[in-house]
Amino acid sequence: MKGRSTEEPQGGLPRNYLRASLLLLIAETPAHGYDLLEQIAQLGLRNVDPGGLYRALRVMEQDGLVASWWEHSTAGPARRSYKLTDEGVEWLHAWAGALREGRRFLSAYLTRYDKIVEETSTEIHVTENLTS
Amino acid sequence: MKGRSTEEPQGGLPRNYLRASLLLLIAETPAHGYDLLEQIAQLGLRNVDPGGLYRALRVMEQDGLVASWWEHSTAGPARRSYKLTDEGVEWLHAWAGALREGRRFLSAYLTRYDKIVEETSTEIHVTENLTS
DNA sequence: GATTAGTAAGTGTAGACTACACCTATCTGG
DNA sequence: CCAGATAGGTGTAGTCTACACTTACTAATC
Repeated sequence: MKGRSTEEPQGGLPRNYLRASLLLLIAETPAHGYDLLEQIAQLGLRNVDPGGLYRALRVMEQDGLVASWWEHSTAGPARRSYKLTDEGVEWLHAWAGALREGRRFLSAYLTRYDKIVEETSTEIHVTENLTS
Repeated sequence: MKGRSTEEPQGGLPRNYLRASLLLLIAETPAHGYDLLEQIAQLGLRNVDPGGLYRALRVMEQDGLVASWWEHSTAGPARRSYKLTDEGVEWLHAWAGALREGRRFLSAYLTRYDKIVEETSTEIHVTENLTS
């Protein structure tokens, strides 16, 4: 096996899950990157890559989905905070639609998967042969 | 906006959805590519790229997840049929786990999304185009 | 017997995302 | 003074996808 193995790291997540997650969190409350890095675990995401997160934010800004400003606040290093733009809101709605589709797909898939698991586990387990 | 737009083609689907779908269908019944191409719509997938499908099958074979043989059968062109290997079965189970995680993520996400939509829609602020 | 449509299986390639490794700067507490 | 937390970032290889395109055999029609 080269490269792809039986393991599944974050395999079941949809494309752009980072983007979508960040946009949702920012929609709830404007925030800065490090903050989002901690909040994002609430959505069930473990071991989120900080670099990827910051990068995603910058690209989202380039795409006009969020707007940022620096906060040289009370204590600690300066932070770049983000809020949604109108376009960002649109994107959020559009993707929520896509994600709903995605969930529908997953449910269809898993229902069907469960069915064959059930069936094959009641069999006396034959299935082998034809070798080659 | 460059490249990425508000549109969401198959955006909500998990990575490897093609691979996963094919493996499930083959697990149900061994089949050839063209057949799978037609069956796959049952899972809610529209406009599946035939090239991608055939390619996925070959790569899956290289990865040892499926085994193929030619059928120079009754009528029409020869067809290459596929069945799962033991490793393919493992992969299917492992990936089903990942997809279940994925669904959990989507549900968490959508619940949270729906909450903010509800909140912001009770404000005067119209916000039409909910969820599509 | 030539042409078209349907069945079947592919290749080439650019662009997008992810994952992992790595780097910089500021501030606080011991 | 310096370790660790806070904060933000770059480089890059590998992987997937989407779209466009090609080949071949068979059956029916003109």
